[in-house]
Amino acid sequence: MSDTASRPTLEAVAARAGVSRATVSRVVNGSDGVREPLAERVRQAVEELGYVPNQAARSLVTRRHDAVAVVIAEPEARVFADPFFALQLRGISQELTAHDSQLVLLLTEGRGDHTRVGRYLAGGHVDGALVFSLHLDDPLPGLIRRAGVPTVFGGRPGWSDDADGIVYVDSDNRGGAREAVRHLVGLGRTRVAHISGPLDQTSAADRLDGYRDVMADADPRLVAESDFTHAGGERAMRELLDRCPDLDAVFAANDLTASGALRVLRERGLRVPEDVAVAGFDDMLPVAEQTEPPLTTVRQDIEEMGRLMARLLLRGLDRRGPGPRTGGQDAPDGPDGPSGIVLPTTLVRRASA
Amino acid sequence: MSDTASRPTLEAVAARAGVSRATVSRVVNGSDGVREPLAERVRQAVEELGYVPNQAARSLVTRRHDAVAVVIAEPEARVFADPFFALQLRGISQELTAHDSQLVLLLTEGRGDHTRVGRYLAGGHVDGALVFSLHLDDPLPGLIRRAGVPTVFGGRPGWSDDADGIVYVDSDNRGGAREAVRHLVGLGRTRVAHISGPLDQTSAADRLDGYRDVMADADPRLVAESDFTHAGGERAMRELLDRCPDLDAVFAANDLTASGALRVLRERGLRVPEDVAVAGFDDMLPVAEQTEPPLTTVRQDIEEMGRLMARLLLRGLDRRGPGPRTGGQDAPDGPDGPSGIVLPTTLVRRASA
DNA sequence: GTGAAAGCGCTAACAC
DNA sequence: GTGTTAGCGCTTTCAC
Repeated sequence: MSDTASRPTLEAVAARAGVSRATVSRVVNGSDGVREPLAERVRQAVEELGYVPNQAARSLVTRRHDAVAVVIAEPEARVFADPFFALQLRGISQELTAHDSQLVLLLTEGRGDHTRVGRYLAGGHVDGALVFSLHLDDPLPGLIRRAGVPTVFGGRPGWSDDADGIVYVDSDNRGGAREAVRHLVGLGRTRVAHISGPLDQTSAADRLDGYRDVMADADPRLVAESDFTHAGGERAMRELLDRCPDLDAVFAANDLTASGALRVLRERGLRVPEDVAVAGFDDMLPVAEQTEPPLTTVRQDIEEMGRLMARLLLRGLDRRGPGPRTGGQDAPDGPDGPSGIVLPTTLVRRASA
Repeated sequence: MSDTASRPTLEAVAARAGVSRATVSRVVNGSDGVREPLAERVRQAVEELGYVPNQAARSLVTRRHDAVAVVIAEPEARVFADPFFALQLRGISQELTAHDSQLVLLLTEGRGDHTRVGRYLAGGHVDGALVFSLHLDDPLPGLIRRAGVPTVFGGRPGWSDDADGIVYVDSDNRGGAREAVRHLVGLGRTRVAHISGPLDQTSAADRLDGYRDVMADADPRLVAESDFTHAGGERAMRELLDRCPDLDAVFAANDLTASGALRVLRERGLRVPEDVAVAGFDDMLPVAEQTEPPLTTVRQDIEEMGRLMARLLLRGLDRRGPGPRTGGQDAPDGPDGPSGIVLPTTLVRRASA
């Protein structure tokens, strides 16, 4: 109802304030070196005209975008049943906001999408990328490397070759798993089973390793691979009970899986924790606190993981500054081998074990 | 490791192909009118150089951004416990992707963020916006209106004045609620309680209205306001049982709330559905299928809602085309009153009622 | 059909 | 300190 045409430009503000475009630009960008009486006049003109800088024009010259891509490469529906994803986004969003950066969300479903994402990243729309949920055979890392976009990975990437300069943030999956299994063993359990996640993801593989660290020579039939979902947890639990009716504890790779296991145990008339003790991983509150009984689980601070990833990326970006790509390793942290930050986990005891 | 400097420009491609920049631009943008031998040469040069257009430069002249903002204004943690949010994003993402548009996610936490979002939208970074989770007193609609950005709202907005040209997509909350309550009544229940959502959201208010449509002269103590969370559902259920120990059915405003109610009922030794029948709303599978017993609930197709919103917005954008703002109502659907699309709901019967 | 040239709105040297 | 100027990479008239 108000403006008839396009938004005011720097030029307009300059005219109104009776100064040059450069001066307005300086004031708007907070660069000091504009004397007070003038600066105030400019600020006023900006206010009166409702001036907002045109980001496209600015990006064109600065080569900065104040935007970061978040790539979630999860073809399975899993992401959408698990609050995991939302929590990470929240952490990331908080950090980016504090840094005046925008969050561009790239969700991929299936292989075709990868080239789209690759093209987008290569297109120089964003200053950096945060990438999640990689599977071992994922083509994305290659595309990203070629795109030359500074990137921080969520979770330890699964490939080892060509990993120089890769930066990632992960939870101590192995250590956390070890702690959970030790806790079960400490309860006097000897037939501890494990329902793993999809083993082409490092988080799942690492948790399995943690389990094995403690149960070194356990019956291999005590391990069932699953997929981090509730339904998958049910399936795996049935399998395990059929194979090993004498199991007395289960360590599930995440809380959703654990909740599936709980349901099957109840179905079969087994009491938790009396007959079978159960532990999960994540401490996803809406899941872990609401199972019957509430779940003993390994807490990881998902939101903090998100924040940390963003912080790491932004720090790297600030260091290298804008301007043309430097070529070579474009990880924000320099070319000295893969550098990962591993966040600690803590065991949360509830009624299930 | 490959490129030493910045990415190739149109100029570079033109040089390589031995044509002018204009011609390359035409080929790249699929505008016909370039003869075949030439066009092919250009395509080859593009390929060889790995040319990707610079979006900032393009936007500067076209005033299109091929990006849409998704604003989720939910200060409460609720969004992060409920898969709702993820599902909508997925629907939106699919549709935007198909339209070669990017998704810029704007999460707000608390009031301070609103001005940030307003500024961003006003900044002309995006072609349009999809806005969710508005509460009655939300300042965002005003900001958006002033920003003049084409917008589609998710859920019926709560204000009525100045609502011309507003476009929204909603579920048939009232009708769905009515159906659920009728179902409970059809089961022979006479003391049907309702746990509502926060009544400053139209979805909650509409579901309450639907309940009242059927239970016109029910005891007002059979209604408790809650907040769409599991914990809130527990609290409200306790309240209701204390007030009306003789209730024989509960219609909860969403599945999460219903799951809280179920837990309290179990706690109190009441059998579901024998003593108390329970119905929810949403049909959020990870919740509704995993409660004990599984939940009878009203299904709404969240993902489709997201897709529809995106489609509506993009259609509007295509119609009005790029270029400077037209002024006045900037809703994509013309200035003829608020136009809403209301999606149907369906009752899903499971064991709880 | 194709090329030349004029900006889109902004920042960053460089003068003054 | 402040203004002048030259582009950033692209699209788009307008000639040819």
